Amino acid sequence: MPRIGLDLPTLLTAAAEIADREGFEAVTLASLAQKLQIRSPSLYNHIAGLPDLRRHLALRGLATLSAQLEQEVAGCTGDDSIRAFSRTYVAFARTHPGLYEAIQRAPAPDDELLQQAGGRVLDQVYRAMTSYGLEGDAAVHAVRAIRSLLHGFVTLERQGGFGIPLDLDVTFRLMVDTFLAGVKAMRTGEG
Amino acid sequence: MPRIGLDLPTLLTAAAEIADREGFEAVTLASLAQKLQIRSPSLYNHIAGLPDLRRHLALRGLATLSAQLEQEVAGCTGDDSIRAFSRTYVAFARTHPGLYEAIQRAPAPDDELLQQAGGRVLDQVYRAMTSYGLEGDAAVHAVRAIRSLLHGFVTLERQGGFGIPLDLDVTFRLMVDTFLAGVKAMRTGEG
DNA sequence: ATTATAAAACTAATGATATTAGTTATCGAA
DNA sequence: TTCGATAACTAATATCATTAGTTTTATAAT
Repeated sequence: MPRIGLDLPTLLTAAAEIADREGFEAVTLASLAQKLQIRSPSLYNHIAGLPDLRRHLALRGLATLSAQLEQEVAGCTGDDSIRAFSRTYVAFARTHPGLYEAIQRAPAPDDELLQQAGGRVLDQVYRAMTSYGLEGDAAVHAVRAIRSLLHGFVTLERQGGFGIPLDLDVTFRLMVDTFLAGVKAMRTGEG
Repeated sequence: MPRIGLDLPTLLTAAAEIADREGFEAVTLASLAQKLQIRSPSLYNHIAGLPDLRRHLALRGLATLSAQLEQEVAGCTGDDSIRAFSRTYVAFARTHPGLYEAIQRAPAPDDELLQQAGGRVLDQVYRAMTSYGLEGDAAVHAVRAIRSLLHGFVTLERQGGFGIPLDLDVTFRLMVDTFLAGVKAMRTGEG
């Protein structure tokens, strides 16, 4: 019975690798145990079960994402802050599709830590939006819109929803610019 | 061994009910069999297995959605056709969350029927976009953008991703209008 | 009306999964 | 050196999906 010296971070790294390579659904206690060369009940020494494992993956995903946002968006202002946020967000989802899905599948209510981690990402969007000149309800609506746009794009792209062979990066840039142009138009229209 | 007289449409209606009430994942052969008062192996007389059942749900979802779009968008022109499309799309996703998820989860490539059914929905967006005055690559980009926007909104809304208590219908209308304003701005900017 | 066939339901059995209970051995600290 | 926490284990159970093989019921053909 050789003790393998497994700890939670190592376990999560392995799980994240499965998720990003084979998809979120491929992360099972069986597949993870096999990858780690242990029997699946042994996993319960580190996690409480499959739901708990998925929660940990979501937390790791949110931490990674907000760290990258922090790094890339800092220092940008105006349009650039929205563009930088969008670029980083999509890049994360493309690089870590499994972790990205883990974030989406995590049931946030009731979960203090998960709420906080999600909040840190949201704060980044709000900051970008404020630096862009939007406040109050307008900012809330705008944040919802950009989140919808980015999440929808990322999801459709990954599931192959965009069949036509026309460069997706072009679509993406155009899409964000259209959003920015729309916000400007709406703002001058109201002011 | 009383023959229950089950047929595929009835089976699918029951499955769709489970999906829309308890979520896509709650549709298992076990839960469906229980609802239909038969043993789960008996389901194989009507479907080829769980993947096939899910595929049928996706087909039913796409048929329902495109029928509703057909009805609601017909006759609209310009901004209104985009607005009507968006409204109908979101209404469908809200009324049939399970079917909506079935559509998203269906792996389309290789599947002739599924491709066609999806194509019918896509055609509606293109028609709306053309009636809006966009053609060629611009139309493709615009279709991708509106799809991203709507799918993202619908998904985030259903998973409770919009925490703040600010009317989501307002966000939705504003979001679509912002998109329209953006497209106009980009168009005049280029022309 | 009788019979033959197709198929709709069944039981039984298999393999994968998560999970729990209980066991053993190992590491680290007293 | 010993003791206790714990990381790994085995064994067992419950829930799935799925396959094989059986029975019975409609329905169509004679």
